[in-house]
Amino acid sequence: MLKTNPFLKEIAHHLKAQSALGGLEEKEIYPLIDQPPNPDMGDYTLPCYPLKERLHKPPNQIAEELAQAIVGATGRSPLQLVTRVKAEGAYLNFFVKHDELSRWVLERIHKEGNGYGHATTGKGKTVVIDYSSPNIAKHLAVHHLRSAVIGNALYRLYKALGYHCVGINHLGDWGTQFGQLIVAYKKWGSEEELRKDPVDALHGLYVKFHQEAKNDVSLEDQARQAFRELEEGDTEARQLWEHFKEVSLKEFNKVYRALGIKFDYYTGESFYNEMLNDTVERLKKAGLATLSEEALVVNLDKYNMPPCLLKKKDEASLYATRDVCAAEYRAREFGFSRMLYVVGSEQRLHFRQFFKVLELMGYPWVKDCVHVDFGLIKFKEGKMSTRAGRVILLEEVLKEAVERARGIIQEKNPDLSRAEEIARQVGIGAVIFADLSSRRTRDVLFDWKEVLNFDGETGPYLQYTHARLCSVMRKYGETVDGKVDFSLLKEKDEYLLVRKLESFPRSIVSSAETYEPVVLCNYLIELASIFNRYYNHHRIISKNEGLTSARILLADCTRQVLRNGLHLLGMETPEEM
RNA sequence: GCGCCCGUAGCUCAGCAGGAUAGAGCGACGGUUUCCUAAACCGUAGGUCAGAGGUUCAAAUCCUCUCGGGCGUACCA
Repeated sequence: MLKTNPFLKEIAHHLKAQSALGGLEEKEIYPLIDQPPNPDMGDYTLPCYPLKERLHKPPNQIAEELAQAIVGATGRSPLQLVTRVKAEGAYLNFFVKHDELSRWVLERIHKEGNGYGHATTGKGKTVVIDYSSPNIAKHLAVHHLRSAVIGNALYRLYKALGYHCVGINHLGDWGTQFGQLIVAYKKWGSEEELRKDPVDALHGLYVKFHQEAKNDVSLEDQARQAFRELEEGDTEARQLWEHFKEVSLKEFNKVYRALGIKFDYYTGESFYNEMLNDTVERLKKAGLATLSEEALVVNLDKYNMPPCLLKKKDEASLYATRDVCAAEYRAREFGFSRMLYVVGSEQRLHFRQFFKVLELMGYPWVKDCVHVDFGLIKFKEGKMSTRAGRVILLEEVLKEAVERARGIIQEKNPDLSRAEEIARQVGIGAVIFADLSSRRTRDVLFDWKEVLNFDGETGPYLQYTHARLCSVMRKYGETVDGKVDFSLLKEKDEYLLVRKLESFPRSIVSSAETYEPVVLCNYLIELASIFNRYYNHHRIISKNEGLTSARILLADCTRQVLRNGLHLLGMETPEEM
């Protein structure tokens, strides 16, 4: 509950003056006040159970006494904005003036427009967000979608809260696998194939390597050797690797562009190669890194974790080494107040280990590092795996979704201009929303039917509602006036809409703080469904001018909030569809 | 084996810093368009919130155990 809410302010202020409350401060009262589940019960409520201990009275009695004390014998509310105060069981319910509530909410949205919901909480603070971070030399598959889409939404959410955001695509462009690739390319690859469909060719080599390695154990050794050469700066290895990276990025960027996802940096794992030794030396000097089974590790027995591997027996670095190094670099470079790693939950242990190492190194900022984990995307047949060839390419999913949108447009709105662009916006929107609309930590089953469903609680539903609102505004044709007769908004759904619109800023804060875009998704679905119900039962534009102005303002505010919300999720908002 | 995560309607999922009667969507069945976009709306059917204990005035929500599923568990990332 925001303290700027004049209704709450009045209620809290008045409650404080009640001797029956035993001298509670206003700031203690705020968190106690809640919203009743059903608006018929009131607009705000004070559950009296928590006061039982303090006042040594049954909660029902507390509620009753407070109601009596405030309203008194007259039964009339002495407050400005509150019209009725009523005890109902252990709840003290407050009814406020709905026209004043509408005024307060709608005037603000009308005034703030695209900025409604934004805040300045994060002013002067930096949030580093590490997201997407795919391995190069492979296609982006559906299971790469989650990190990218969640990270992008968090980036936008934190930015809206006033934080300076740094988006980093920590590309998986270093490690033994590139040794494998180099070996495979030298043995079976050709420049010509690489030219035709570069990433496809590289992926083919990767798969072939793993097939062959089953029969020929020496291949793995050759790969390790090749990676070590790469790490030591061998020219030929370096050139090959750079080529692999270039063609991969070219393909990735096509997908990122389609999804509307951007990064401030593409500093992948290789970026830290030069700094690695320095980090390792410091770990050694601090007595943290020790040799075990020929490998350099940080022993974490004390913390009930397996050791954190820093260097293999052949001296080559590992991803934990590069993560420690990258974290140090980012702390130096950006001075973040928070750093988010949007990485799958299968890497939980890795993050616990590597955060522990940072802690042992004495970095106070480790407490600001968060592993924003998420569940796997699975098929009915099991986990997706590049090696097993059990993948669906992200490009393919996007293509199918856009095609589906195109088909629906052709069927429902064949005269739509810019149909191709809108099909793209809607198709992509469906995919993004489908991914964001379940809680992060749950595993999700990839189901074409779900992803390509455009009815019900989906991205297109939100976009459709937005387009419908835009259409109403076009039909209205005049500028929206913020000064209307708010007492004309008497319908229950109008009241529900106003309340919902009011809570948009809180929904953003909650979504950002819990790193759960689903909070905002649910909010928008609820908002859209209240509006659609309202729309189906009442006319916005009518002969009654006063009523029309009031309803148009309400509709326009709904349009505005839908638009702001969709943008925060990284979705586009077509004005017709 | 050990650690972490998950278990809510046939399916996919909300609700989980405890609060008033467990909610949506999909699928099924039935209905709504002389009127602002029917990608919408309304209705019907569908639940021992995995199970058992515990804490509490109050538990889907917190704690413990059991069962079921997933992931991880030293030289991959």
